[in-house]
Amino acid sequence: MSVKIKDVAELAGVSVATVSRVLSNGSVSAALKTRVEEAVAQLGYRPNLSARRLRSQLSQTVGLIVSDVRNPFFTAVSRAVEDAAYRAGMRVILCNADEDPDKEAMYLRLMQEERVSGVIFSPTSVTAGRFRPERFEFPVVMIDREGPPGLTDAVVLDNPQAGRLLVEHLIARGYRKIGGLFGNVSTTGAARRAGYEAALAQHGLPSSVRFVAPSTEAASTAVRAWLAEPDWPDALVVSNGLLLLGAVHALTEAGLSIPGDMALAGFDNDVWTGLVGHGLTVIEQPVYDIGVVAMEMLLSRLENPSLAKRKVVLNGALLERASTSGRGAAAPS
Amino acid sequence: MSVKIKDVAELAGVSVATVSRVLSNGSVSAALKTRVEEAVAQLGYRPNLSARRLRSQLSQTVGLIVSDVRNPFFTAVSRAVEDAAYRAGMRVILCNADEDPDKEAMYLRLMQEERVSGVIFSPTSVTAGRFRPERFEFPVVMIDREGPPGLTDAVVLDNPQAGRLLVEHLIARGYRKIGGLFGNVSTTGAARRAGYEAALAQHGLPSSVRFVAPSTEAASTAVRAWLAEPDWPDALVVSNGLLLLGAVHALTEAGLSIPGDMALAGFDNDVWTGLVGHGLTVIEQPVYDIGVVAMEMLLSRLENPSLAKRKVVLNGALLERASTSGRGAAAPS
DNA sequence: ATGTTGTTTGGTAACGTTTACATTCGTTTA
DNA sequence: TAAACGAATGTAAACGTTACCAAACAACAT
Repeated sequence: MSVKIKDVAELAGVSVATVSRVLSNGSVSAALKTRVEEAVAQLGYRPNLSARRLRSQLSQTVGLIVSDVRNPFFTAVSRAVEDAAYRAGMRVILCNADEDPDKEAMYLRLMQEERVSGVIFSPTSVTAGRFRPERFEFPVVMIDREGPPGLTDAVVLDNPQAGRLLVEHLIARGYRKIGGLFGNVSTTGAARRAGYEAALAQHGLPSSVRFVAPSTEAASTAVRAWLAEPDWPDALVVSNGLLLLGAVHALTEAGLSIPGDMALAGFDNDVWTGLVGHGLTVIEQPVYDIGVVAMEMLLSRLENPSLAKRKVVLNGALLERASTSGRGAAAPS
Repeated sequence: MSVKIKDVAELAGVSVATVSRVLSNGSVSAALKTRVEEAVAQLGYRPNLSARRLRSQLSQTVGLIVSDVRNPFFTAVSRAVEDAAYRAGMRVILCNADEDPDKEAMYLRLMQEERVSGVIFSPTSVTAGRFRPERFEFPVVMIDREGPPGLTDAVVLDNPQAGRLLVEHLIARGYRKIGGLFGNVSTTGAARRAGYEAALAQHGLPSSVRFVAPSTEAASTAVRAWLAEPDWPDALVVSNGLLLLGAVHALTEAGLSIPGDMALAGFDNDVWTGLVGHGLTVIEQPVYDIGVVAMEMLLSRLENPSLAKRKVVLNGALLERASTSGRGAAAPS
């Protein structure tokens, strides 16, 4: 079929071992080296990575398991992981688990079959809760969401702090009845809620939260229901970009103005958040950095497996925009 | 290291061939089959895909080369390709070539090394123009953009028709000075422009086009420059979602209203297009279908390599929204 | 000269599968 | 009853690499 190392060896008049050494920068004389390289060029030889992987027991491949690449957060992370991986001479296998624990388990098995070097994983809370890293032969770095504390590396946003930041901002702008809409499937929603609650409690304000499935539709349904109730919040904190979009849909459908009828603040600086009205106030996550850092952590763990597990916590930036422009002067507390 | 077929064979008291046959549904008696399956379960055996690929000469892997997954069009296509691939028991290797012919060549080489079964590719016009399918050992399906006619399979939008559709729509709404903004790097921009020109010519109206690099920034710069000139168009047709966003940025920065000061129509029904003002008129592409069809074409080509090359042309749907609501009654032509 | 070292090179056994071929055994057919 | 067949199983040779080991050879110190 295609040209193999043996063909190159014959044309160059050397042994296959020598060709292999030329290809992997082993010690070989300059004369032979050029002869081999010419033969490679002439035949258009390309190494067979399956054979290489089998023999060397190095897959040079990492798995990336997210819920859905169509979520802009994961899109950006994926791109970052891929850039970093290719830079390190590695391949990425992308898996969309759709927030489904069964699919997550299935993909983890697949990663085992691929004998990947490692996995970068954003698990549902179900999987996160019962995750046993020792059952896998590869290291795992959690992203966005945490696994069991201390058992795997992780890179996450400072979610409680970010939740607090949004609430403090809303309070400073004069809002007092601040609702919260959170995803019910990941640890991220819970962590953001904790920050939200803490900030409200500190100011002696009541909280009012709803949990929904992680989809735009679920969020708009929930907000629609909320609006049908006698008294809704002045302002809403929404736990991620998908849900935020659902909230916007529900509000605009109902003919309500943002922030006139209800202020809105959320997570993820997706392109569209700048285009709603005069912009939505959001916490911008360092999406690309999250991917790059995750890949770096994985590589360093591969180099040094005995390292203590690390958790990298990154900070989000508050982008203040028109959706929280305030209701007159802030009332004195 | 990890458990291999030999271990399973020993535990079950059969030969490795029998184990292999159980795993690949070969003919083996029910008694042995269950004994093997028990051994597999007990040992937690997982096949080594590198070894399997090497021996069987089947990589069960396809390459997907796009410019950037962060472009929502390619995000959706990627997700579709991955779904279809996993359904067919195949893996996907995703490559971001950033509209760079050198990177494209590099990734095509990599695909060769991976011995992929096939590649789904959205090439720049440079690579498309000089692409020689016979130089690769795998079939290639072009998506979104066409390669040399008749040399590879392809699935594309009916771009000229879509361009025409937008122009006809604008004319019907009373616009007469209709400008066009197109990407300068793919065949897609050229094809959409052709439809745009044809429709204008048919109505005896003048055309006015600009070509820009495929980025939001390039588009907004171009539109800004355009606005600085003495007379700009009533309406703008914009060749894809990235550029459309740039146009929106330029117009809102300049404090112009859409469609009051300038109407806007474009391609790609990205989430944000519904949120600008009361919505942007766009051609919605069947993004998911494009990915699924591309994968299906690839699979059928793998089954039957001698099939004549096919080009599947899909239609876009015009979503009429407020950005082209018209300037009073249409003037009689 | 001779032994000692070090650096290139070649031969070949793995790596974990699949698969062509040989073997065995039970069943049918003349 | 023997010959002929077919199904189930085992044996061993690939697949294309890498890496271990030994051989060859040059350079150097004795």
